[in-house]
Amino acid sequence: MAAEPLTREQVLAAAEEALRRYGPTKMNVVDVAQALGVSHGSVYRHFPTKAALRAAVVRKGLEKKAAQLLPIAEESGPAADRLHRWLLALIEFKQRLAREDPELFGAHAVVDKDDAALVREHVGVLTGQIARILEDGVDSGEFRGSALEGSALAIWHATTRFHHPAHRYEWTDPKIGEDFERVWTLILDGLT
Amino acid sequence: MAAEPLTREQVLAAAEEALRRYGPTKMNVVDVAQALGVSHGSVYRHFPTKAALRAAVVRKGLEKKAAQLLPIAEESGPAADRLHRWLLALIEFKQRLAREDPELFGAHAVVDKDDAALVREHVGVLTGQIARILEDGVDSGEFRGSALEGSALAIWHATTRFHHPAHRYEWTDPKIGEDFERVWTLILDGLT
DNA sequence: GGAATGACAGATGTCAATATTTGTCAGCCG
DNA sequence: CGGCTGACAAATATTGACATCTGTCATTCC
Repeated sequence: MAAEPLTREQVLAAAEEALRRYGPTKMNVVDVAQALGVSHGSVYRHFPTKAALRAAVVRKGLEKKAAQLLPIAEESGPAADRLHRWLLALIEFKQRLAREDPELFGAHAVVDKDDAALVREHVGVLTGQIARILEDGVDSGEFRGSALEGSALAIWHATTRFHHPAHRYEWTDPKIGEDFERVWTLILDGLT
Repeated sequence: MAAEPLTREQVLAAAEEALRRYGPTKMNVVDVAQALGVSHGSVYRHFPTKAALRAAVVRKGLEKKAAQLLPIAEESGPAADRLHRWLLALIEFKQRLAREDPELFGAHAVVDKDDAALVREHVGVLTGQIARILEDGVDSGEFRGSALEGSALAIWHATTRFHHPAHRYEWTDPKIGEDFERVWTLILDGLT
């Protein structure tokens, strides 16, 4: 054919679509290939396994999320307010995905379970952003200056209930926002 | 028969044993009845459904846990230290159960999912104990005195990762203790 | 008459046969 | 050649016939 060769990006996009439509269990690589007008063998030219393909889609989503959050981490202005908004944005992102693309979110949950390296990396990126805000806060005298890296991780874990997929069923509880604000208050008191 | 009639307590004990042995999915009421030398119809004299029986066993376990923790909440002495020990005891209890009686712990997880009322009640009892420690801390001037009830809940939620069944697979991570201590530091800083 | 039984219908679970899907690779095609 | 195909074996999922379990209740027992 004179047509361009299949690219990794195309496969990724088709896989994302399939994942969104059918979810992590029903999505299969023959369908993905079909959507691209290609045999499934070709998909394996770009990704070694189905799990790798799924993980790549999820990784893309995580990177997108980190990119959305980064501006807040890099803003100037009161660190406390930024951290608050950053956490809210994080939670909003996850909870929106869970609500609007439950199948795709299911894929996130699956990868979360069996690709520890990817989640470690992602947690590293996000706690890095938290740490950045904390540093600013310490520099400006807003926060006390103890254990920056450790605090970032502590904040991450203390808010687990609000962003970890395992708790998605609790997110429909109308009190969830209130609960978060309580934890936020606790965290803020710990920082200032 | 001249023998004593079957008691609720006996059924509960047999059910606990069955649950421990076979887990929440394989345990069945015919076996429970058989262990008691009784027909399964008799079990239904004491519990309306299998789910209710399972929930009753779990409730008993939760009450036992709350009872074990209560002394720490009621001690006198430095509140910060007591709260720390209380949380460690809570976590230790859950993690030990998960390790040593995984089937029974599985029953806890199941009930957690579909008996919201029971977990609400249990969370209420435990946050009550936290609140008690907090009050002591405020009275002694150890803690600042803002929003006692709310703080108790906030502490509960901030430590979710360390006591919620959904996270049991993370408990084998050797860093889990370190992670908890980081969150504890954050909480403590927020209180003092 | 209060407690227990056991036969029963409907729900739920099991398991083995069957079908789909994954991942490989020798060969085709432009 | 580089990129793609499609036939294939092995792994995984689905189905449906069958077995077990749940929950009820008319009846029996002491």
